[in-house]
Amino acid sequence: MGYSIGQVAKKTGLTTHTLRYYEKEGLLPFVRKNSAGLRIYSESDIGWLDMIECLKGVGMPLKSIKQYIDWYREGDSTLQQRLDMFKQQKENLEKQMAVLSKHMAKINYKINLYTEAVKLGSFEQALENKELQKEKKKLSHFAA
Amino acid sequence: MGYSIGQVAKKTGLTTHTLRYYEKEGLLPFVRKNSAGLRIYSESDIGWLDMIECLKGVGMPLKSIKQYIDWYREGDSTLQQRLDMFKQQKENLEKQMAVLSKHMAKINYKINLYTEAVKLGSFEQALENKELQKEKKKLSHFAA
DNA sequence: ATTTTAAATAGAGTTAACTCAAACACAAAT
DNA sequence: ATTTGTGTTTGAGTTAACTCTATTTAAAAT
Repeated sequence: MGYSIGQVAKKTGLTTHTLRYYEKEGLLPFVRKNSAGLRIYSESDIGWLDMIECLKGVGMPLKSIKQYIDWYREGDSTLQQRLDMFKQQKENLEKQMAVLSKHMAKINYKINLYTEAVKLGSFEQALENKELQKEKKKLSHFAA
Repeated sequence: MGYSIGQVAKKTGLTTHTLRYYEKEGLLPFVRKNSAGLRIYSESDIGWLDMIECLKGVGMPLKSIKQYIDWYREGDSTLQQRLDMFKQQKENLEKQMAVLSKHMAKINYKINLYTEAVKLGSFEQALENKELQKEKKKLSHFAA
């Protein structure tokens, strides 16, 4: 019952260093230690790590993640703050996804352009392709 | 004809410091200077900045972006490398977007959970909601 | 019984990407 | 004529998030 730090490292893809670092930064305040002082991670600790990965993945700095964990520890008096935080992150995430879609369009254009360029052996000649010119126009400004 | 560094800073949201830093790092090798030594940015330089933002946005480090710019400067002998790079970035981007979708599902669950918790004034009671429990099960493991 | 392996702590070092400071230049505005 | 604003360079400083080192400890394998 419970995982060693090495097992958690394998499970999560983090290093043992990083796991101890997160703990030092206050992101894992629930991890227990056995009589020998070894960390024993519970399923719930794994759950917290999953949440941390999620929040990190949407761009939250570790400090803000710690803030959330501190709110959680404070109990029901911080429910509204936590809800607001998640709503904010949802907004951020939506913006991020919209930005990535735009990036995808640009990259798709570049792939088409370079595919043509490789075929013709010339970047300049690929730029003369009418279809590609049309496609490029849909991407606002954007040279190079 | 041409923008000052301050104008470009406003246009792009970068600082003048960052613009000079990018140049120092080799990301903007085409920027000209006038007789007084002042940088004059062309439309094409703005285009490069737009591309840099795109590549940065999909997670490429500045060093790799410089690599791409160096390939561009080498001319048609590097067309294949550049095509491969964009294909790679497209793959990365697709993975990233899939990851963000998962994060979005988790955050949506949290918003529902905390909305209920705020309504009831209790996190523990919100956890007892059957609908939320069903929703949570769809998110693989994931506690906290 | 000894060697290996996995863990612990404290604290130093690294990397990427800025960010700022100091000292100087020059053109436009008062 | 001088102040203001915007630019220049070099080089140092900052921040976040690790990442590593040294030393020590305890359990597991031979």
